Amino acid sequence: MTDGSAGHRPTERADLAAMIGPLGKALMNDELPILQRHGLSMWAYAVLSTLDRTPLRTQAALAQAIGADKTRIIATLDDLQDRGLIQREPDPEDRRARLLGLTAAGERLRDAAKRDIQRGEDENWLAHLPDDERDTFLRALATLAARARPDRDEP
Amino acid sequence: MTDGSAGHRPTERADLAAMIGPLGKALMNDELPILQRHGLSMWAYAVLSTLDRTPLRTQAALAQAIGADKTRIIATLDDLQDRGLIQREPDPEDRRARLLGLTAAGERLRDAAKRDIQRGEDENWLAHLPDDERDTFLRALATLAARARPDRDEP
DNA sequence: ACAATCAATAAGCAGATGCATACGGTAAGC
DNA sequence: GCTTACCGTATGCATCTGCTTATTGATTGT
Repeated sequence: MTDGSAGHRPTERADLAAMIGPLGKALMNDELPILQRHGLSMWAYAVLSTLDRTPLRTQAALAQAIGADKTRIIATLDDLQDRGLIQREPDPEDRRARLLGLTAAGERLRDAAKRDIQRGEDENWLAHLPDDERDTFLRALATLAARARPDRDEP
Repeated sequence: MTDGSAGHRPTERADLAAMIGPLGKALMNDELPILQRHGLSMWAYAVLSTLDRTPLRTQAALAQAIGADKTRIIATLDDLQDRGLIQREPDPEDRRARLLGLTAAGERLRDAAKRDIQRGEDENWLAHLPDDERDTFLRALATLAARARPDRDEP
């Protein structure tokens, strides 16, 4: 009686973290060369994605939204601004803060990068799910991801 | 007309990586205190989980299975061996390699940790999915995770 | 006006990670 | 026997991450 039939049944499923962790790493590895082709770092792409069309009022809010340290995204923002991809000007109503938003060029680049990334994800990953699982998987994943956003405290 | 109704529709869904990455991080953060309570690091737990009951013949194979550098798991293996949680002896048929396996104590500790971890995952994450999405999500996730395992080259 | 507060920025530190090199012990081919 | 290749191990390096402290300019409350 080693195990596996009638024991204490230690494992019905693998740990979520044990599945999602490596999966995330693999997705990042797929994504990296695509982003490089567009001249973007992972953080830069996270900034462009978050700054979608809704401008943020402070850099600290942006940093928190992408789960980064606020002192670490400054160089990324400098670069994006120098390249004309983001707007970043002092808020006239509170000149301590910097209003952040995408420029038209930033939006174009973001859309192009996102299109390439999602095409890769579709082909390399989602295409290997049965048709009747794909939508449910994406819906459930979106639910859990919303719960994981660093800007809320688990209700 | 800001966005969202009739534009070029740049985003039907969020990037998989953008959802799975932060979700993995959140899961790790939940897991860390549980592992600490059992006296295990993340790598140590990965070792115990992988060494389940199927012994491996080389440390390099173990390192690859958990996606770690083979030179970096040595300290972890030393510690686990000192604590009597794993078996690690030279293969009599090829004394370069070390046969790796769990001891009974290692198996007990692994089961206890896994039980606590999965209970936390059930309560904090899976319980917030609709009943009819949960199983499908887990099945699809397992499919993708199997595809992400570092020991295979995408077929 | 003055003190306390806040945002952005700069700088530093401990730890982890990926990557590369080097060395001793072991095995296998010739 | 000798060369070559492989495993475990030790070590170093460049980078990234989370975290902390300090400075400067701007705002707010009293």
